[in-house]
Amino acid sequence: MAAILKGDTTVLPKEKHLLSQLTQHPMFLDLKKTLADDISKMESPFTVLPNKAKENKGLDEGELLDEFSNLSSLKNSKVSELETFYQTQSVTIETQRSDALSGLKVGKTNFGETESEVNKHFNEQTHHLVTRVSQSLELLKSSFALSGKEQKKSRQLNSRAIEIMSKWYEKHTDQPYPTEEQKQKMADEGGITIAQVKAWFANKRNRTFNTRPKRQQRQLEQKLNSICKDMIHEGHGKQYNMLDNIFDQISDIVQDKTSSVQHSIRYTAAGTKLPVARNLNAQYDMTFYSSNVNQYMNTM
DNA sequence: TCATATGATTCGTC
DNA sequence: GACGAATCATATGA
Repeated sequence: MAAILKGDTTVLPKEKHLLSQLTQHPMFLDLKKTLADDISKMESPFTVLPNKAKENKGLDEGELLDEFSNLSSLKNSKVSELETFYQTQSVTIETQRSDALSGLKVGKTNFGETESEVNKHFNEQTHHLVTRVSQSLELLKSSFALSGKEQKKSRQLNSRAIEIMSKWYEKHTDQPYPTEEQKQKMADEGGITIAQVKAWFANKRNRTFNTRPKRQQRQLEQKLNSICKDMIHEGHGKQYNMLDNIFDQISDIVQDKTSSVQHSIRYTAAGTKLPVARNLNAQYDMTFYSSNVNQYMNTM
């Protein structure tokens, strides 16, 4: 057919009779033009291959190209490498096919004596390549699925993002709560998601004991310690026993802060609601504690 | 192998 | 919905 389209006269003898009959047909010129137009519109050289090999398993050429197209948004280097490999090998096969078909005209080719034999050989090559590449692609895709699950946890954020967020945090330790716009800006500049920024700051505040409840706790502890020490120093004799009791409890809390036991302690602004410690050993009579400590605080 | 650091997730509270 | 606390899962270094 290629010879017919090109007007090539060097066709094999056994095809000459058929060709002669075809060229005499009144519709031949129209048919020739239609075929030439269709072929020129083909996007891929693979789609014009006769006897295209296609088995039940694996992708065909078009499906494989679609897969590459679908995965291109991932910008994964392995996929890119595989796609480049596929394209290079495809071009090599088609170049060899073209050379072999040209060689047929002068009677020298290692891939068959006829055009169909040559095409059959290179179709098999192409099919083999497509099978190999599609299998590799499937393996890559399954590794993505696996890494996607694993990525749920604990992958180090990039150093630029860490640097940006750390600098911001250091500048704002007194109020380490970025606005939505600031979070988005840090996410954009650091190349991470806003959710990662939020999680990073939540972790940072929590692990540096700089959340609102923990800051409040710290401030209250300092204040109470200061009050009690001052009052003991000043010798409020009649309240000494009570102060001694309170001071012991405050010391327990302050010392326990350094232990591995983490308390969930919440205060109101006025300090009326006192610690609800999760450590059973650190539970006190907070009603007593609260009412008396507040009396001292009010004297400040 | 264990301790520690860290990103992510879950759950409860406001 | 944001935040805090707790917890999980993984990486890393001693």
